[in-house]
Amino acid sequence: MSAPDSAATDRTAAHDDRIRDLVRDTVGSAPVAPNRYRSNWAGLVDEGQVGETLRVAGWVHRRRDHGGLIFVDLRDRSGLLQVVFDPDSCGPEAFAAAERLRPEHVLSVAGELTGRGAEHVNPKMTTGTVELRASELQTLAEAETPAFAVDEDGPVDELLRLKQRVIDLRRQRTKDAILLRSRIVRSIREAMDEEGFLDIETPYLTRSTPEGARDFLVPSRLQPGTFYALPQSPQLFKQLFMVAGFERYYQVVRCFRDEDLRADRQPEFTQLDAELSFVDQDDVMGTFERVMARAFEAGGLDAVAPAWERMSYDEAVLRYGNDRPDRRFGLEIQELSTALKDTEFKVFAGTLASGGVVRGINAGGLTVPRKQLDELTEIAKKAGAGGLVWGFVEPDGSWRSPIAKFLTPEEIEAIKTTLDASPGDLLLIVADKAPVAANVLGVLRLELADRFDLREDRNDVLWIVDFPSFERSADGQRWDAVHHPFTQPCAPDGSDVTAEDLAPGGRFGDGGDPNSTTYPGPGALRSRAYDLVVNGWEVGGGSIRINRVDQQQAVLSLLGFSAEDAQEQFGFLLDGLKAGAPPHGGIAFGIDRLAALCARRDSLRDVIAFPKTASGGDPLTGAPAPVEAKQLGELGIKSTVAPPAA
RNA sequence: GGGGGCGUAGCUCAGUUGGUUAGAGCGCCGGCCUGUCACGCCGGAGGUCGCGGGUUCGAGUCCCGUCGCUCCCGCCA
Repeated sequence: MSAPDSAATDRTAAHDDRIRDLVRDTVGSAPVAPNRYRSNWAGLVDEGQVGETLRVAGWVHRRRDHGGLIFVDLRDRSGLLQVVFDPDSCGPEAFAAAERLRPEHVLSVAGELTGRGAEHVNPKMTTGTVELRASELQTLAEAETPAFAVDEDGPVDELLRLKQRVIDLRRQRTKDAILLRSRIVRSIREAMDEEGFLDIETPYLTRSTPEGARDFLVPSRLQPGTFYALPQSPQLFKQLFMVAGFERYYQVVRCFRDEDLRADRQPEFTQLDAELSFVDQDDVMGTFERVMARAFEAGGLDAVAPAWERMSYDEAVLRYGNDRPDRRFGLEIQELSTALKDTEFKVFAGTLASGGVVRGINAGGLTVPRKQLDELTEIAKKAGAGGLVWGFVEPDGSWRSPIAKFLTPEEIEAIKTTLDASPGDLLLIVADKAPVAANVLGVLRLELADRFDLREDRNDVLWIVDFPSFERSADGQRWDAVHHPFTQPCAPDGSDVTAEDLAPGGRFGDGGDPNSTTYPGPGALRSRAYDLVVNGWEVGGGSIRINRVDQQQAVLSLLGFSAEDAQEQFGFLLDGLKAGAPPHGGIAFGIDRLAALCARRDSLRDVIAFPKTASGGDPLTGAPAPVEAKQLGELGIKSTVAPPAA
């Protein structure tokens, strides 16, 4: 087990080095304007400047005191430079001051840049061929000993890292992730500017809209009893920009959702949000293939140049079990229903008779002991399956499986053929309703990839398209929008649908028969929506919007809004559409996720300067915190819960 | 709301079947050291074993509760 672990560690270290090299240029285009503190970036001096008198400023990264000679590695944003304090060149006063230096003290040093000589070169340091021979030292500030070492990237308790975020942000690995993020955002802004987008701001204090995630609410003082909501996205505002005629809008904008956190979910997160007019789906996707290719390049994420592959939602769910496939490993899901259509094995036959499916994956020659098979079965059950069928293909081609005796040799042969099974392969099979079988096998697929470290060391980028427009709500009583209610639906063949088609009794109106070609109901509608998936992460998504008010009203009606409710909650959008809206569409990308992908971090907290913990708190500031009764009074607010004891 | 993991020195961790005074590395403090770069050598300080309760002659270790962090499910148009 140690071999793959150390290989993964080596890959991580190599990638960290790569990022460090990439982000050095975040200062490169801005030379220091010489002043009393410094004349140069410490990490960017080179042999060409040997003999020059320079001044650098920064923090004491490390100090090596040899008694009569002191070495200080001085750190600024650009990197490290070794400074040598020798009484012969700096004099006794500066030398005494250098003896008092401690890690993280802040200093400004002047001296002559000298070559190190072959025997003293440090190849591990970017500036390892030179050093600054100090002639003058100013200690600008002293520092308390940090709670953990700035000069090491080793593990530190994350709560402590967040409480002492200033110290953590000085550490190479933490700092590089933030610098890489900045580099990515800069490349995006440059690309968006070149594509003709306008950066226009939208309000953070807005109104709450139903559906979607829970809103963060802000009580109004001037209008007691009413509340603003922080935006989950600027969706409707950017559509109004299109109505207004700005044609190409973008914003790097904070969005808010009051839901439980995950490693890949923060309550406030940043999106590249954009909208374009007079475009169709291909226009939007093409534009953002160019923009994202720039962002990936800036982030050091090697991906095949655009245009990226496209896959339908249905195909993704069938082959990978979800709509954000990770294709860096095999284990694709196969349909076995046809091969087993005449089986007499009750579990499979019963599932097929009730409209379910039998699907399986070939886990290949993985060595999975019985204990792990039991664990996989538990995982399958937790994901919704009634059970998990497993089978080993023996060297003679026969099948070893708890259900082998219930299947005919022909059926076993058909399964082996469909799953392309060879001796030694482990086959996993699930029989259930199609969505359940897809989900279970998708979960198992990812579990196997985690357990056996199956992912190839490459990046996989693809678009998912042809989403369904609507799906039954969890309680089965309503239709919910899969993307959002402003997404333009289309017929299964991609053609336009009218408001009449969506109305009760229309082709795609409520009450249709999914099996009918003339009256299939809302479930048959596709949407002009698209998601960008990278390495199994959804990093962006968007759609062509509805630009005609009758169609928008029909969709809202289908979703269960009365005309009055629709006007009350979305009147400003509907009125906007009445003002003459161009065909338009847009997209949004999660900047935090992009940065985490490029930096290869598992958690968004690593690419956010001041993130929240899993319980939504900020250990640095102590937010959220109780407020004075007076503040609540001014807002007309009374808490029903006592604040937690301090 | 539910399930799993973690919590011992400033940091990272070890701590056996419940048994004497709870250890290591790094860091910190003091001393020595003119070519180190994770400098080296010598010496020293530093502990509410997250918190509360219980079992026991005896608890870092076992039990119950609680807090915090973390991963996942639910949730996230």
